[in-house]
Amino acid sequence: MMSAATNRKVLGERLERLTGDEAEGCVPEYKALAKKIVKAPGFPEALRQVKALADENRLLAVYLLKRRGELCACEIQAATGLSHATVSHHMAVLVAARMVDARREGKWMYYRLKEGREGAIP
Amino acid sequence: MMSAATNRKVLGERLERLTGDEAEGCVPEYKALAKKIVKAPGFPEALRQVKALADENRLLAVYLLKRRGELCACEIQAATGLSHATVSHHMAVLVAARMVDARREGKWMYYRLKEGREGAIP
DNA sequence: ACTATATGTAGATATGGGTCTACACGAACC
DNA sequence: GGTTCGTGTAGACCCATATCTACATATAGT
Repeated sequence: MMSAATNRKVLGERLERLTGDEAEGCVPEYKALAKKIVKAPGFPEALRQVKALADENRLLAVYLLKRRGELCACEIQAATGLSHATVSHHMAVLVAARMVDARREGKWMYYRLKEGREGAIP
Repeated sequence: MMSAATNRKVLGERLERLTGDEAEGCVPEYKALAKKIVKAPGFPEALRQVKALADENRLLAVYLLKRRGELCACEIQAATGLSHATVSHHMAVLVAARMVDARREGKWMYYRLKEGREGAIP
């Protein structure tokens, strides 16, 4: 790992070129910028969203919903070949990430894409 | 786990309502639809993309690049506080997912967002 | 009421992936 | 040429999480 002093020097030059500011203590400055981004309200929400989609079976479920509009849990189970417990878990993740709305009708749970979230689907 | 026969019956009714087709052997039909989606050319690409973004430090790096335009590896290291090895690994993942372009200049590696991929960033 | 069905929940397990240390490699500088 | 510096690679470690098997709950049908 490079020394902290060297790192500070290199980053100082970079930061100077970018911003024209003083190069003093630029490592904390980078950390501060990172902290600012991470603490922004949109960041945790966006992270949960992409994490929710970052699973093969969940992404498949989302594409199935996009195509069919609304599906019950057992249909997703049939499509994915997973156990019903795993499907329930995956759909809960998608609901928690506000990607999917769940609706109960008697014994059946129906899922559909949340309105206005199609843009988040690659 | 529910029996296959029961599942077939329920799914048959659902599929009948949706498509008006015969309900015979609908479980394989769901599996076939899933296979069609997964085997489509866009699916593995999309999955790699969301997986590349589904890490706190990688998403932070992407936002840093979005804001600063171009950064060298040691800047991302300073911002994230990770070891240089971990940063190298993360950036390789982003490059493999075609989210980031890498450019070597002497000792330094510069990274920037790939053109036209801002839309994929939540 | 009783049974079957559809789904949720809890706990156990296992696989994936994020992280680090250690080493390697090329480029710049003396 | 030797040294320092920035980065990549390899391997190990460890934690998050995807998955399953039970068990629980609620609804529908008889």
